[in-house]
Amino acid sequence: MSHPSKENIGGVTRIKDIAEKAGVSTGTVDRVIHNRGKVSPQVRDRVLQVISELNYEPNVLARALVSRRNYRLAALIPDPGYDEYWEAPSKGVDEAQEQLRPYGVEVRKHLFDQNDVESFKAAAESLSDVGYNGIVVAPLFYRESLSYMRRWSQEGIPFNLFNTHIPDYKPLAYIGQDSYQSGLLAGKLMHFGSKGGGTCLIAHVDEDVPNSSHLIKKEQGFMDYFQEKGLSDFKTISIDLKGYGDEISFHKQLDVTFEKYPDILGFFVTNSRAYAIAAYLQKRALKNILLVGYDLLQKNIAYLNEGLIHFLINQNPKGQGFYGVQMMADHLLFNKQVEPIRYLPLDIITKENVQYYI
Amino acid sequence: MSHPSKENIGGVTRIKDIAEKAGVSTGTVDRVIHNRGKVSPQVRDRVLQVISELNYEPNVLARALVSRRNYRLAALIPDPGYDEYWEAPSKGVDEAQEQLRPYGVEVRKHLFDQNDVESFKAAAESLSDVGYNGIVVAPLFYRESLSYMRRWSQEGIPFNLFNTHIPDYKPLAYIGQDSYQSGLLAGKLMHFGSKGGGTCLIAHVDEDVPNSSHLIKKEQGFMDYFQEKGLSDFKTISIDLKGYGDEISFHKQLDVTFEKYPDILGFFVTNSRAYAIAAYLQKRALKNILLVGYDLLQKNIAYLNEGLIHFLINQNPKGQGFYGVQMMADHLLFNKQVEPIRYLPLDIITKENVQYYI
DNA sequence: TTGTACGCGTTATCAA
DNA sequence: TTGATAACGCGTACAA
Repeated sequence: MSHPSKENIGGVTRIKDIAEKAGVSTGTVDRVIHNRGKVSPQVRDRVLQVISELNYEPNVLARALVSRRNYRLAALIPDPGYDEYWEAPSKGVDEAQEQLRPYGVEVRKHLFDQNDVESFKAAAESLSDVGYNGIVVAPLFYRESLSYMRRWSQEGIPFNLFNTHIPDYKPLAYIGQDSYQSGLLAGKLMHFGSKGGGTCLIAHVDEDVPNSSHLIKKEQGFMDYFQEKGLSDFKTISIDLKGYGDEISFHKQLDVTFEKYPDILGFFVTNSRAYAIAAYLQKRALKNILLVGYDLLQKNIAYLNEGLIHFLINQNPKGQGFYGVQMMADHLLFNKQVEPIRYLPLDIITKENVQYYI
Repeated sequence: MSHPSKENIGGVTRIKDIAEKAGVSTGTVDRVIHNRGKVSPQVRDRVLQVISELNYEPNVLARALVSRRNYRLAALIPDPGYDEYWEAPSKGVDEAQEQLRPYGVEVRKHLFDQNDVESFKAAAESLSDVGYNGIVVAPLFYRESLSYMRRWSQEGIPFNLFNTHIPDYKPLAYIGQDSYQSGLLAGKLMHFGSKGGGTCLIAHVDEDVPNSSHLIKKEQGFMDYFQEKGLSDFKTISIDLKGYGDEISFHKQLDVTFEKYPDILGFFVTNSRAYAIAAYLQKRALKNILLVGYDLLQKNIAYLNEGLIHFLINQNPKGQGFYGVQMMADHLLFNKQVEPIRYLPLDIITKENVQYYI
């Protein structure tokens, strides 16, 4: 046992300790650790042996400090200016960026208008010049997203998906919600709050349902809840409502719906526009209609507090942005194995606990 | 404008940049930053000026790397061996410790038996010799906790409280649940799931209620929900049940209760023992009794999945441990201002979303 | 009161 | 195939 120069204080083993014990220099140890070759097999084995003996863990701080490498990440997400919903994911991205800055991570946001395919294409196109090391994207437009995902795959740029899952070209990870399960949950809440049977309306407000797989999954989950429980006195009907911006015509559609189904028990709104239905119920002074929707938009929260919306299902949108970036960093910087699918909790929000989620 | 030696690459300002611009040495800048004195006022002002101009942010990594300081934290929490509930906070502490280890943080757990005041005192006593830099404690025993908190205050050791709030000797922060609000929430769930009025039982299972302020707050919140809404056909009755371990006597108590209140609508169990009531309901084949409780214990989850427990309110116990440690580190290491009260979300758990919380 | 120089653990370069 | 050494940004002991 020789104790030359500096002692290993604190019990954490360093490269230096390994080098010493293996009778080589730190350079050699480094080459072994990073498989850079140029090490004789015997020495290599000896070093590996010592490494596992001392169960060495590299010091992330020192590593990040010395590697002047910069990682440029792109966040391809809808512009919060067009839809309040996207403020939260955007904030999540910012927070992750903040936390990872000391590690040389820089995230640039490329925003698009979620109602304009062309703006998505333009934003996606603009990524190519920069040479990003990783991409985090909310692939709202299925077909267009596909083609860019193929391109990124070919270029070898890893990308994370969130909000909408498109598994075709394997993303590094999907972060988001289990749409089907959230439908089931909505069914449960509706059932739990009902005094008896009736018609449950699944309302798609201003959506292109056939092209939105997640809406279909939500619907399916909701229907299956009642089916699996054999609740035959509950009917589930899917309706499309268009143009919620024009109150008069929108309310007219709902009037017609109420005439058609006199025993309406409640609405399950499959996107964040529950407030549009709530406004109608308020105007027509309809009581005892259950209303379950998604997302903590200010308007939704207002109606939640007034008691017109009973439950909102929350998908932790901020977390989606945050983990989208963080998991990319885990992959690029820290060589961590990332889970291919990370479902975020389906939070049940009501008037009495909403304050803790905003 | 002179550009000697190294250029500032990447746009992040370093101490060296400040020194250069202010025409002093890095040592002086360092003394200014850390208020070590021994700097002439003029120079000090000039340096501060430059710092704010360049809005300098210290590099946490380099700082942690160079400061060989070790921070010893103590976690004074109940032994998970006696109560499964405490596994989660314990894990949270471990995770925070793991994350902060590169920064020289070491957390030592001092466990006590939550049913034995003496073991708490012994554990708390054992902290004193070590000389901890910070303490994270779940102060289950009010009076005894008070005396230790006073001692720590006098010794100048910062401490964080979680699970139970005792504001008398100002803790650095309280992390946990808003008991009153969780009672309100339980009331809402019970009301929402009821088909009509009846008696709601607030069940304290094996608890010393008078000495547990958080139980009283839960009860109060639950009662206030019905009171504030003017729901006069709902009666709320508080009952104490003892000895859930002895099934026969425990079930007998419940038999008596059901005789006394024939119109029982449901139970609100104020601690994590909802499973004890669920077992009774199952044995007696009682249907349509609502059951709302706390905490994701395995037994609770099992009954949740069987449909006997309808909702569990979750206080993110892992988060309590995690943030308890993290906020202490924010205070000690990173000089961050920590919020004095951090309420964790009141998660509503049901069969359909429980999978995302475990 | 101020400046210089070394070290923290890791990586990368260069000479041997 | 190896080893010595200079960085990375910051803190600090010590010299001036």
